[in-house]
Amino acid sequence: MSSPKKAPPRKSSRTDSATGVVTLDRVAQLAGVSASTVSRILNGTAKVTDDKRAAVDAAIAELGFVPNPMARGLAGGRTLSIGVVTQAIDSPFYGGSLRGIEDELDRAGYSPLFVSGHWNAAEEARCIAMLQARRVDGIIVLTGRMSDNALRTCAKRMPLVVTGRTLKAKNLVALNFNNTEAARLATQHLIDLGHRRIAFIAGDAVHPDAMERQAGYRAALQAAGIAFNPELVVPGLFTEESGLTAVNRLLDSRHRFTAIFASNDQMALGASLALHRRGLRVPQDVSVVGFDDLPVARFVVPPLTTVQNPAYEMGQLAAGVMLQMLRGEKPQAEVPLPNVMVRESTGRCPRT
Amino acid sequence: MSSPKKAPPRKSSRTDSATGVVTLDRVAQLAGVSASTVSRILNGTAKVTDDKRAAVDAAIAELGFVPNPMARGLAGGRTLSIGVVTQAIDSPFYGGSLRGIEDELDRAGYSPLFVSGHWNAAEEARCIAMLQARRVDGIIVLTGRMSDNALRTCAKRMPLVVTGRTLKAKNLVALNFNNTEAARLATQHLIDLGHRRIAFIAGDAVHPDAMERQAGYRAALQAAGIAFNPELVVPGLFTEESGLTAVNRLLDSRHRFTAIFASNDQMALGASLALHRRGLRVPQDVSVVGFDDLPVARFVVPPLTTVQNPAYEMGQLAAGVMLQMLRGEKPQAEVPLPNVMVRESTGRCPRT
DNA sequence: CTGAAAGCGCTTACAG
DNA sequence: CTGAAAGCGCTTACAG
Repeated sequence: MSSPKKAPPRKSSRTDSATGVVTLDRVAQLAGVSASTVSRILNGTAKVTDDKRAAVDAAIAELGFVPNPMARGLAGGRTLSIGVVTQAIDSPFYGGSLRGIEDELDRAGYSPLFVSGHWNAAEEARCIAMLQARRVDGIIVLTGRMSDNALRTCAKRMPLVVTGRTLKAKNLVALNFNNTEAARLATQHLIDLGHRRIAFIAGDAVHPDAMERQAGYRAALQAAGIAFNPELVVPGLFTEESGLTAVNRLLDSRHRFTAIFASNDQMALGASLALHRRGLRVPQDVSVVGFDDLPVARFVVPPLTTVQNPAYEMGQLAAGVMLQMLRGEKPQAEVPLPNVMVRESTGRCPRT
Repeated sequence: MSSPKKAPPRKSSRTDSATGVVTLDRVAQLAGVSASTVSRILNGTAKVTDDKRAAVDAAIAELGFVPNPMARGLAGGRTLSIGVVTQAIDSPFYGGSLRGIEDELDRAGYSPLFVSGHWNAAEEARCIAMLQARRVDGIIVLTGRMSDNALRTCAKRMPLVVTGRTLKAKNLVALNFNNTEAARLATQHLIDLGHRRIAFIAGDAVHPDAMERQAGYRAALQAAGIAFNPELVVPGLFTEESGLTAVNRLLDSRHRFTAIFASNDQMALGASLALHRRGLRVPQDVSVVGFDDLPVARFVVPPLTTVQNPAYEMGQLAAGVMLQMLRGEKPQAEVPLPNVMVRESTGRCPRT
């Protein structure tokens, strides 16, 4: 017995069959089949006779076996997880989309991995690298600031769904809500109420959405034969604070207006507060319309007229399309149409 | 050569050194060291001579190597990820906590894994099972409805931090904001303004928070010698809608009151809207104070007086404590004190 | 239909 | 200080 022997297998403390961790091997032992068979049943990869299946199901139930996703991912190349690049995990607007994604993935047995890009292309790129390292099966990018090309490159490695863009590439589907049309409708609503001096609070210009919304505003004016007045357009940053500042500037400029269209609800709230502070009533003195239809819009005083941005549905749609791609199906999606929610912050133009 | 030979190693298509995936082995090869050494450098597990370290660093940079977290988790037992059980991924209140957790974990190289329990003990339990299957290094539970015992059991398997509870156990730290004191302060603010008929909109009774806030309300009344009037207490569900309904009931009951303390901001918004609908002005006719200080509270009309619930800080704190536990340090945390944010929804009691 | 075996990309005792 | 080897818990060709 002097011949060199292999070292005995390391006694793992974590997987000692005496301790808690239930592995697939233990299930196989208890059921009296091979690990391969258990794996096949778990994944529905091959036909298995009914009696073996029954034995395995019983063993799984008895042991309370839950497959280890990490081992699965490492071995099988699929992790059943989808990376989601959001901009801020606590954004009131994207919140709805996150829930839509979560709900849709959940019913297919996938889990979302949420990361925040903070509106910064470099950070988004880091997020994506991290998600790829975690071997997610696909990535959903909610708008963000990466270049279209960076996105295309990313799509070469795994399926990609991106919102807030128009963009075509293999392995990549872009879902874009029609911001221009939505903004046109919102403006048209004001025009229908007799308003002609309609101020516009723009969004942060680095976002394509912001430009699209401004285009919709101008399109509505033009169709109604109202001259575009650049003095009535003030910049904003999509925050409440910036909406407030914008209205103060507008008021200080002394250009007359009877209505305001803010590029998003948060700025519309700031705008309403600024009007209130200056003693102007909404909608008697000035009508206000927002964009997004945040959950809170229905409950502010007065309830905000706004155009619905179907965040939840877009999230669901993005996840659904991702699932289709993963199944090898040809992805197809119908983006919801814009819809103006008329509430109490808009009224007929005063002296018209 | 007729002796049985081992089958040749399977030619993996994914890891073929010609394809994209950069593994630790490739780094080791390029640097001319063993995989163990690369691993040690990555993890700082042992001393390595400077020249080897330099070679490895260079190889990592050249190849753009990113370690595979799944392999790491499987082999090493640590995943550098922390499960976070939130109730709704899009909750306006928990949003701040999620960001706090994210920020705090990020600087330590950990990633959060967010899952939603939807205020349902069974779903929370499923979330936790899933997180354990993913081998997270620890779990943070934001309030939720699991029993203290279920939580204690969970803490036996891995470090646990839970908010919104008072609870002691090994391997588990509970972080509780002083809801009672906060509610007392909010009510006291109203009393200081001369109000004596103060209505209270309760929160969902299944939440301990809700009961604590009610206790604080009563404590303030008692200290001021104001008799508690159960007619002025109406139930709510922590939603805007329920706040609205509550005020309608209050108004219909014809019991007089000059101020309302709502158990959270969302209900305070609904309450304000109900008052507005009935032609009552805030704060001239009725003062309103909320609880939470949601981001939007500063921007509604009129800006809402409320008591700050430091969601972001609590998130940071929870993550910080988790990190301490993971490092084997004795966890210690200082929960922020309540703070009333006086804004414009409260004013002196009318005819007092 | 089913099992044995190799491999996924790492970490970590073990033995210099 | 460093390498060879075994192992983490699965999946999947391969060979019946």
